[in-house]
Amino acid sequence: MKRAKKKAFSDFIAQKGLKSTRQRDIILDFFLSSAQHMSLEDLYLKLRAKHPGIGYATVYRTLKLFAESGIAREIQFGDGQTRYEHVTEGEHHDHLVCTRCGAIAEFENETIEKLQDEVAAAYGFLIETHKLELYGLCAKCRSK
Amino acid sequence: MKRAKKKAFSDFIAQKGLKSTRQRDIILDFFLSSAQHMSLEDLYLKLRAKHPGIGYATVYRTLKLFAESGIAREIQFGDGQTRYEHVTEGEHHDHLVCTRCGAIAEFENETIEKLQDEVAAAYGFLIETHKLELYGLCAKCRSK
DNA sequence: GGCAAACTTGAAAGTGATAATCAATTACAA
DNA sequence: TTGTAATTGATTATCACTTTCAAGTTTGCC
Repeated sequence: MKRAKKKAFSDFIAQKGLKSTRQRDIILDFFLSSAQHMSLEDLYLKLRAKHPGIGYATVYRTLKLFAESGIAREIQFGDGQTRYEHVTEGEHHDHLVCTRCGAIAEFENETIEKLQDEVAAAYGFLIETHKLELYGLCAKCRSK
Repeated sequence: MKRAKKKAFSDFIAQKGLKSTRQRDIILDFFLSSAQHMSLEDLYLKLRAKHPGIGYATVYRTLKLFAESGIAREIQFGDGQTRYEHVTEGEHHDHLVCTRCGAIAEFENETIEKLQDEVAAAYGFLIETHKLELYGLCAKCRSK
């Protein structure tokens, strides 16, 4: 899992004529072992605790590279923060976002995806990506 | 339609203890007869052509009021611009967004909505709103 | 109509997150 | 080792809002 992503990223780096650096290695390691849906700010602050020398701009640029290489995806939940999600090949999921506590759960539903394809077909539309988010109260917040 | 929304907005204004002004009337008229999914920038520039005296901040604040009153809704398609959609009571639709030309089409699908409810129920989640967008190429852009 | 209080307006300044700049540093092929 | 192209980190710029504030309007009340 982690191995595969490290390989995917180093392949990307090589193929683009970019370089392997200490900072990129550190940020990649950190990203791969961190939680889903961390924002740039989150990641930078936590990373800085262990590696004070790494600058904000470097983290920013490196996360963009992760997204470009396909091992991460940028997502927005409308709170003004770009978050980074781990991407596993061939897998797609959507989100349940708690508007009270901010918790994010993931789900997959093949039937919905199929219906989306039908809608697109009806419009002669070719889907590249989609975004489905359900906003509301999670079980914990509801019970309070 | 337009009548109903004007009434809805003036009721909102009255109920909130706000005032009826020339600017709000102009912006409301303009908004109600403009296209769906206009951004603040779009609306301001087009409006300014007819009414040079109206300031950006006023358009901004008034659109926020429209959203608060329920006659408009803010939506984001990931291009960094907040857009304003006309809201018709009891109606909900989702979007097809062309990544080439920016065209936006709307669709409704009750089966998808029902499946969303099922997903939410499985997680003990209470849906307040949802967001479903299909990104890709519209029929026109595909045929080129 | 005249007034005072409260709300609005428009211009300008402020914010917060993202993106670009640049001199100094580092990686890597030859 | 060396030349050169990429990278880094600090700083500055940008972008799209968002707020501030002095001057102008609206509205209820006499």
